[in-house]
Amino acid sequence: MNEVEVPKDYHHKKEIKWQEYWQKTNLYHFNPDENRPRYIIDTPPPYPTGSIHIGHVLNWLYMDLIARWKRMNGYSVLFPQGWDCHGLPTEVKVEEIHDIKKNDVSREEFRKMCIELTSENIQGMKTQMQRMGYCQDWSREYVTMTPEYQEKTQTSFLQMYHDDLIYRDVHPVNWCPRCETAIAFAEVEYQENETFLNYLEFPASSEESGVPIATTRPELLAACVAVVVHPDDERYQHLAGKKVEVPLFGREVEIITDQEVDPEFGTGAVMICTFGDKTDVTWVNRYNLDVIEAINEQGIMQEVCGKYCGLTLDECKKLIVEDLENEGFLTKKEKVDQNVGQCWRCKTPIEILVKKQWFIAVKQLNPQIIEAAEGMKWVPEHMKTRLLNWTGSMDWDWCISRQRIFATPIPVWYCKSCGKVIVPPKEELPIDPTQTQPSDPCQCGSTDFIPEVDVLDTWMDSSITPLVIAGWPLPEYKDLFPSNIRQQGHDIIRTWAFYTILRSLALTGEAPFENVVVNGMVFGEDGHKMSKSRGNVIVPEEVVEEYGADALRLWAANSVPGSDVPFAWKDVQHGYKFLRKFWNAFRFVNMHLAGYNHKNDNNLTKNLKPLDKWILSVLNHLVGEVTQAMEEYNFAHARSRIQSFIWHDFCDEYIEAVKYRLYTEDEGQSKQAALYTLKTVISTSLRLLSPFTPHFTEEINYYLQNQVNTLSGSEKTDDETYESIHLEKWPKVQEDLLDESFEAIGQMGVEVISQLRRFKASKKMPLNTPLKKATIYASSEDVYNHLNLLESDIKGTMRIENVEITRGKPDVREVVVEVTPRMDKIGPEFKGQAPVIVKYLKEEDPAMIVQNITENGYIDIERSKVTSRHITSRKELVGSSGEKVDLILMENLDLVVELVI
RNA sequence: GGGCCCGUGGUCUAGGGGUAUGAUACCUCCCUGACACGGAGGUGAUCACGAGUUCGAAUCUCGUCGGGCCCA
Repeated sequence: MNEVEVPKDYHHKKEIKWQEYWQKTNLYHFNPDENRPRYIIDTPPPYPTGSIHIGHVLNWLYMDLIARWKRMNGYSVLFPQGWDCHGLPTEVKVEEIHDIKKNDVSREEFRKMCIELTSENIQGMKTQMQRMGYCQDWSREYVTMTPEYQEKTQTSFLQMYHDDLIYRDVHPVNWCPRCETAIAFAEVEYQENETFLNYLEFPASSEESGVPIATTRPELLAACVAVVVHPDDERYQHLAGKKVEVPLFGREVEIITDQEVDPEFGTGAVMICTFGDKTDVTWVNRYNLDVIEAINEQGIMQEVCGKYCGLTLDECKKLIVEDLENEGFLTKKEKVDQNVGQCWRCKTPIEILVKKQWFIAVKQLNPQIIEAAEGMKWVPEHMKTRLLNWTGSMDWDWCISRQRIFATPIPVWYCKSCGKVIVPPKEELPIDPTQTQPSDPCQCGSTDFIPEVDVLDTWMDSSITPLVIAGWPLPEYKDLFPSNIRQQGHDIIRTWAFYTILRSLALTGEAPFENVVVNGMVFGEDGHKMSKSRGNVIVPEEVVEEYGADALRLWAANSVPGSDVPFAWKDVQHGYKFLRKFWNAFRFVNMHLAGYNHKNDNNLTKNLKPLDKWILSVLNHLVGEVTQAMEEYNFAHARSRIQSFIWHDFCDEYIEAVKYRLYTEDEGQSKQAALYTLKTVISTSLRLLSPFTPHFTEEINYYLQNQVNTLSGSEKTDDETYESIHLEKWPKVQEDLLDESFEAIGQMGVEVISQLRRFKASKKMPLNTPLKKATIYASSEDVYNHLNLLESDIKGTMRIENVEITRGKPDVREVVVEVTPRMDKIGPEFKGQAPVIVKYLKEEDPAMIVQNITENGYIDIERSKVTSRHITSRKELVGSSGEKVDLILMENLDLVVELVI
């Protein structure tokens, strides 16, 4: 890329070239041996669906900004990337692609198909991420489906098992009686239909009266374990704690109370069964009720159902209803609408069965989790509350076993003769118990084992990422642990944050990260969360193709953690326009830089002109402000401040005002100072912008370096000698360039010039029209002195042949046309009198008010002394005398410009 | 139903006790020696609604309505 001439237009297609360059030069490689402070990002591993979405773009941009910014601040940054491979969607997709069901082929074969698909998907998403310019160190990529990763997951399982934090217990699962398999909530489809609500009379078991209950599932009567009513229900509250009899079965059950009962539905009394629906599960857990298994895996009634044993659910329901009717327990039947969960594939209504499952003892660790969460910095802070509230409302432990295939196997066998749980020594990991046998016989002497066929919840893989990236379980992991930061969307705080903190505490005793930055959701142009089902999805490639990754990054950067971000094409366009603006400004500067003598760099500072000092001071304030914004993760503020500085202060004001110094025959110090300033502003703001638009800034930096090298007689820049802007230091505030007084003076110059520009515009003159003469009348000495410093800038920029600056006022009359009360002064001073004063100031003649104040120093309003401090006024000029001149009044500076066209 | 958050010109947004920031869209003007893919100017908001605290509320408090995410 040996081009020297800067192209007229910025081409975002060049982004790819820089991406290749970064990969080729290993620019983002993390070297753990380096003797610099470390900064470690626990990058969330996405699920390899095959393509990243705009939500990823936002989330990863935050990480990328921080990674780049920290690098520029001298940190050795570890920004890894992993993939959370296991899960149901992939299994479903594989079945779709190969037109099979997972049980049609061997587990091994099915797993292979999943791995194959996942690998392809990862490749695609990796390419997309690199196309966005994200600066992960890809040499540290991790993939949860690999044996190496599964070894870590299984190691963590074993460790927690040995620490008694993992146990096996019964737990309800969704079950399809036809497929004879457990299914996930995601596989449950809900179908509206009509059924009968049966009103049953539960007789009293002792002296008290019975209770009428209403149920849609009388077939589960055999599994009834309690009756529940609302605590405030006056009909039943006196019955709480009493017993009633289950009709037909004659068992006694207790009447309990719970807020979740809807007193309006049915009779307001509900029977709790094992398990009619999800609420039953909640109640059984909450009140520690008995579990009665009434149906088996094929949906056949069990022995506890007495005479109904052996019937199907439907047959049982029919017969029970008949019997209830005959025995007089059934008082009423009414039609109700019902939402039935059914198997998404075969449409059979699902049942909730009780199965043996593996659990993590969450409740035991909760106090530590709360303490760890409190010790972290959350951005925004209120996201912590979400996690804490969740922690406080846990109803049961975390069930980590899944009845699936594509996941990390649970490394467990059961002894066939004594039932003992056998786990392998950790040296043998990773294992798949369905493929291998324990190396030693069971303590009971048996060598016959049953493998655990359940696999681990995907969160068991992805909740140890801060450990994995640090190298755990090798002891050296402590060097890179805990992570400094974790970022993720607010939709899954209750999973990732909770699980990761929990696992880290369980495995190491330490919290996994110090800072948590939570990003919002991305909404589509219709104002709703982007989702396929809504059809409002914009794919990143589409945007990148049209405007480039940097423009999309600028869109994403215009946001702050925690807030949702609407996508809008016009915002992306706006970012693109800004880059084009900067490009053109750079071209302009670059053109002139050919005449710059770099040896001057050091002695120029004392020859700087007022506007140079102004822009350099503003630039350094900007550096401070942007740095602070980055520290606060206020990316939107950082971006908008950089942008408005470059666009308005630099391009619109400064460049316009120094052109006359550049387009001159005189190669003297004024021109050199302007060039020095232009160069400094460009190179400093490039660095500020580089985390946001890494490609664009690299491109400009390349040409700039080329220019500088050419001028200093060095070799021209090529790939070998080019020094990436991303290896440069973040700018520091140069205190010696901060100058409040020149900021004010420059501001005055800018104001006077724009006022004159506006004047020309109002006269419909082209901007370069020369003016014959301008006389500027300044009332105050300060303004007068400052104007003298700015004289040549005003004259040169506005093309005025003759500029004269004088003290005093021109021969015109000023009339006060409006008085505005200053509430911030009047309020605190006059308190209750304020409304009266405000009313007076607004209604009375402005000229009279100001005249009074001018003559007496104050005006008396209802015995309050109101002075010039309490008002602002607007004046107009009237009755210009004699000569044909135009007058401009600039009130805040108290000056008047008299113009001869 | 519960927890947390949010309602500011047509749209998006800053601010968070002193009469509202910026962008976009729209309208008008100007082809100025980097950029018309640019520049200058203008129209447009009783800050969701109601009550309270206060001299003063978009801002604080309470309530109502609407929206978001998660959970039931």
